[in-house]
Amino acid sequence: MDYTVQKLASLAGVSTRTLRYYDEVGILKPARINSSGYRIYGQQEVDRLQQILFYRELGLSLDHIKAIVTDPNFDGNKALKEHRQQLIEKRKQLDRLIANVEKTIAASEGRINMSNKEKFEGFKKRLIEDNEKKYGKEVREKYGDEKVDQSNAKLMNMTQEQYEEVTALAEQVTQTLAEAFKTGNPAGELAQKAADLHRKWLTYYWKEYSKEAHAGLAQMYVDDERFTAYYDKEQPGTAEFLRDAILIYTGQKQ
Amino acid sequence: MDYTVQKLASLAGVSTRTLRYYDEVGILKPARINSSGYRIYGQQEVDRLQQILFYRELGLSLDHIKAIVTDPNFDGNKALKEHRQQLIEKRKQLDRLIANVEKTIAASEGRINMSNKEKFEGFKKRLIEDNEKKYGKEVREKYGDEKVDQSNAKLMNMTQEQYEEVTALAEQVTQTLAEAFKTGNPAGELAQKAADLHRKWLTYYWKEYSKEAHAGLAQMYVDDERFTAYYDKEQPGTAEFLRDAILIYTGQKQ
DNA sequence: AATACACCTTTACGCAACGTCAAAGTCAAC
DNA sequence: GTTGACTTTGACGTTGCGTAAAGGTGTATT
Repeated sequence: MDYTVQKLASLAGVSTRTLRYYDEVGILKPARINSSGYRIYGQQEVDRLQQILFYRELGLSLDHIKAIVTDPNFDGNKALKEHRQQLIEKRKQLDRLIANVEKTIAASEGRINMSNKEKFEGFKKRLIEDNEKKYGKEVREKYGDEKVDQSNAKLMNMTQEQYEEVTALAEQVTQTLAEAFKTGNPAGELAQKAADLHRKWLTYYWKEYSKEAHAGLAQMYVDDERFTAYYDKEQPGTAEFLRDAILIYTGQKQ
Repeated sequence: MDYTVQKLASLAGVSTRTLRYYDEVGILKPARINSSGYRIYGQQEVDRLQQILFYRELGLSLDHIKAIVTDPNFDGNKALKEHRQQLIEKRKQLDRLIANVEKTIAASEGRINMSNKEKFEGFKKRLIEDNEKKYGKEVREKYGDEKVDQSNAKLMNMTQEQYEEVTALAEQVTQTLAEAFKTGNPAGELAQKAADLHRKWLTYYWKEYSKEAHAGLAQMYVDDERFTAYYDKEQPGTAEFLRDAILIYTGQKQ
């Protein structure tokens, strides 16, 4: 049985390039070359190619395979055992690599959290700065530096969870206040609920709560146009309504 | 801080060739090139190299690393997760490879066993051939073709273990017989033990045992000079002694 | 006999990430 | 001015082929 490159290639399921390469590196030379320079393979070469491909599937290098198939005295079994050892080493290396990658991913996700945290820290800082810029001077004047610093410090010490809570609380205050405003009664249930929420909200910023300070802040919402503008932006009169509600809540007013 | 290639290389623990290569592929370009054409790296480049080497240790390709370190919007975490998946695939592949190699080694060692088996088969065949050549005709004449064929067939069906047993048994027969011969008494304990061992040995070859056939074989040991020569090779008279012992054992003689 | 088409040949670049010369220029010190 | 350490670019080698390109061969059909 004579085979040309392509015949042998399709028989063995490899490319003709592979056969030419195997010829080039001397691992499988054709039985003979015909008058036109064509490579002609015989049965022996078929068998040998099978052997080569078998070892190739096991991941041995062509150099090793060459040694095995060309030298009949070569201990193929020993070579296989060495190869196995190498593969096992490789797997160990791979395991270490995977472990490192996993660690990095974990750390990276930690880093993402951290970057979120940093973002959060940034938010808080900006919040304080804004507050300071907007109301700082007046508030400081009215309630003293210590109280304001305490408030800021308390804010800075909030966890992200607390920060989310206080943000949600602020939202609740706004909504409850808007509904209460519709009733027109600052002594009513809704208005008092809004006042209570406002107190709760306040405790996130103030180290200690007092009815007097709460009432004072309420009055400031009306006195300071910036506060007024903030609370009145949906419904004019809301700031005044909130002050009344708080004054009632704190017992300053009937 | 300015670094030339070698300074940066030794700082980072890579070769200068690596730095030049990184420049060539655009993954790490020097901060500037001085008037002599020397690459000059700055702090930024040091940091970036650290990053590159970090990802390199995790086994990412330079292409991937390039994408990660050059594009700040690139999702490095996603790349790492994909990389991890690839590594896991690779490990699976390796596992399969190792399993195949192990199987091959096992089969190869099985092949050694098989070649032992083949050798063993060869031994048995030769044993039968020898027997046939040496004693076949007479035995066949005396006991009939069927019995001999049965004996041979039985021998061929022996496992290697059985073969070893029968060989050991033959050795015991010879030794016990030699000791019994010294007593000079074919009716004695040792001689009868030898006769019994001989029977046991015989059952490995004969499909069925009969005292008559046993006695007949014993007589043949004396009649046929080839048998006689075999048993008498250590001590002349042993074949005759064995016959007497067997005849007593089988009850043909007192 | 011309043509088409499948097949064959050699030559050679490309791949990944550098290692390893080689030839030639630069810098600092003696 | 010379040495020695350093730099540059250029180019080949590594593994196992894939993928052209350019050109010759075999065979069947027209």
